[in-house]
Amino acid sequence: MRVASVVFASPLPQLDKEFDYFIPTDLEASIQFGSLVSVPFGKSKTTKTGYVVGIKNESEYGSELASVSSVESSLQLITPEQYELCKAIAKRQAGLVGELLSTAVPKRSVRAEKHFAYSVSKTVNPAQSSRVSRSFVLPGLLDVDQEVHWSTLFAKMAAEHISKGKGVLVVVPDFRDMEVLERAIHSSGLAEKAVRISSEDSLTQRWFAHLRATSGIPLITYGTRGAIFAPSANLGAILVWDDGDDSQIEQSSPYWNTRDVALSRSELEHCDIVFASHSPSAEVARLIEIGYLNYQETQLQTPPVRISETAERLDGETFALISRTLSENKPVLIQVANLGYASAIACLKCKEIRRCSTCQTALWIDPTKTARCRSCKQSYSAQCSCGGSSYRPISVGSKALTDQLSRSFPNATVLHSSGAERVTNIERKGILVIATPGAEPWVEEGYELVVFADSLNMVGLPRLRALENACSKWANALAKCSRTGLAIYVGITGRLADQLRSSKFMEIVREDAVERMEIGLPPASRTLNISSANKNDLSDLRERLQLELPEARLISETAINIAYTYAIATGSETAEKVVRITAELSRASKKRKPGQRVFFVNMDDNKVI
DNA sequence: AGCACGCCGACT
DNA sequence: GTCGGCGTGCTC
Repeated sequence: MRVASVVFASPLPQLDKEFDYFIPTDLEASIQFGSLVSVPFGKSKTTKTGYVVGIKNESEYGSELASVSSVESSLQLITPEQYELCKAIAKRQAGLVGELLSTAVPKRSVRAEKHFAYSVSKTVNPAQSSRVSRSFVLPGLLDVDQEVHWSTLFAKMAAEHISKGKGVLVVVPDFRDMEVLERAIHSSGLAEKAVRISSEDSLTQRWFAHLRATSGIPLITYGTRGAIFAPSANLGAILVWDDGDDSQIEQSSPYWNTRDVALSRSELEHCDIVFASHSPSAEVARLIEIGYLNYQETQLQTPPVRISETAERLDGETFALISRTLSENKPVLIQVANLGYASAIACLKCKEIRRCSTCQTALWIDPTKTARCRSCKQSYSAQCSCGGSSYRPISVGSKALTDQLSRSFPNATVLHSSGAERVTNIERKGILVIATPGAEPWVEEGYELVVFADSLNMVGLPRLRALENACSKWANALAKCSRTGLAIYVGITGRLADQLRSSKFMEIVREDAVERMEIGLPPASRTLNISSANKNDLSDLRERLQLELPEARLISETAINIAYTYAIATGSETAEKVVRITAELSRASKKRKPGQRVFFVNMDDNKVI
């Protein structure tokens, strides 16, 4: 009898391996790689479902095998390429294949499957061309320049691969970029060849899209970060828009990010890879620096820039410019770093910064004017523990500025836009938009005036990536400027001001990255962050890591976490050691509830420093 | 999920 | 020396 290797989409470490089962002869015809099967498991009376990831003549397992109970779906629900990718990423991120399977294969909808009309074509992939191109493209900065717009470039590249019978994978940060990309795909006449993988679609839609993507026909598979794991027949290229955006990082274990998965996948499937953004991430800057990525600049038309060196948020001249532009019935955009009314508050009576009583995180005033903890979301009354009932805002947020400017410009339409509002576009007239980074609405022909009200605060943050992140946020908002528009940075001086005058984001980020690399910080290295609720477990871990990972550099330590940097080249050995050590210590740990993790391992934490 | 195994304390 | 309670590990 033939043997099937089965994997389970489970986050339990004990189940993170392949289990072999006999295939009853009557089921053999309905089982292929990627089929979903039910199998007996342990002493349980109910069966477990898992994917077939191998069919062989015999098993290496020492004792007697059980048999597959039934076939749930004989379609190829996961491709061999997807499985190899999951294994590679799990290994590198010190995580489990089981955790990634649910990203690679969405939740099943039996109804959608019944109506699935595509015949599965088992096309034999043509011989791989040995020439693979890897590049970073800095597209036209202004969105109004359709010819050099990133979505136009992506649609062109996709069309080229499709015409050669190759599949294309496109990943963008969020729904706004999805809309833009979709428009470009549709106007290039590629809609029939495209399939969307989005967590915002219904279960049925997602499952149908997944089945279409596994059907063996080369397609343009596009979506948000999870789409990097999507099936794609005869993959010719992976296109990633804005790899440095925060939403390109998965926030749950094993904490992968689109860029690194895309790089692994392009190596595994020998396909082209293209990164594009208005301002590069430090990691992309490094890959260009070491010659891995080829840098392609499209001709740039940059808007005129004015630098206001005052520390004031809106100086007199900026204020006058806003007023004039609005009176000319043209749109104005103000980018503000923080959401809500205040990013922190100090009690007027005791002068202390108010903090959450459980986690000690500074409280902020959210868009509903409620004092709230940023990390555990709990709301607090206006009253401080000292009895004081009034506070002073530390940094004024987007809502406060919106209220303030509504009073200053009583005749203008003042609009607030943040991640919550989902304003994607506005009419072209005298509207004043106050937006948080990434939530700037699109307007035809672009804004006549773009003001970066918090420039100084953004670069002044005590974070490794402050400058890189600021550049990305500015560049993306600058893209919404009109051809005749003006951009104003408030509070910037010196060399950075000179570079910003000509929108030299590539140069700014490259210099910043090189400087960091010289002292061994990311992007020359990656950050390993391990957290644990138990102090003793964490100190045991610290000891073991000091012994067995002497090359890793301790960079931060608190009661609940410990962080190191490690050289990128040592990544796989580091991950292997971390897996072994945390597994041993988890087993030895006294205080632990069943099924609960002792350690949370993030092999690439870009927030900790 | 549910069973076997083994370590340890209580009792004969 | 034996019984049994329960925490731990394994399941192809």
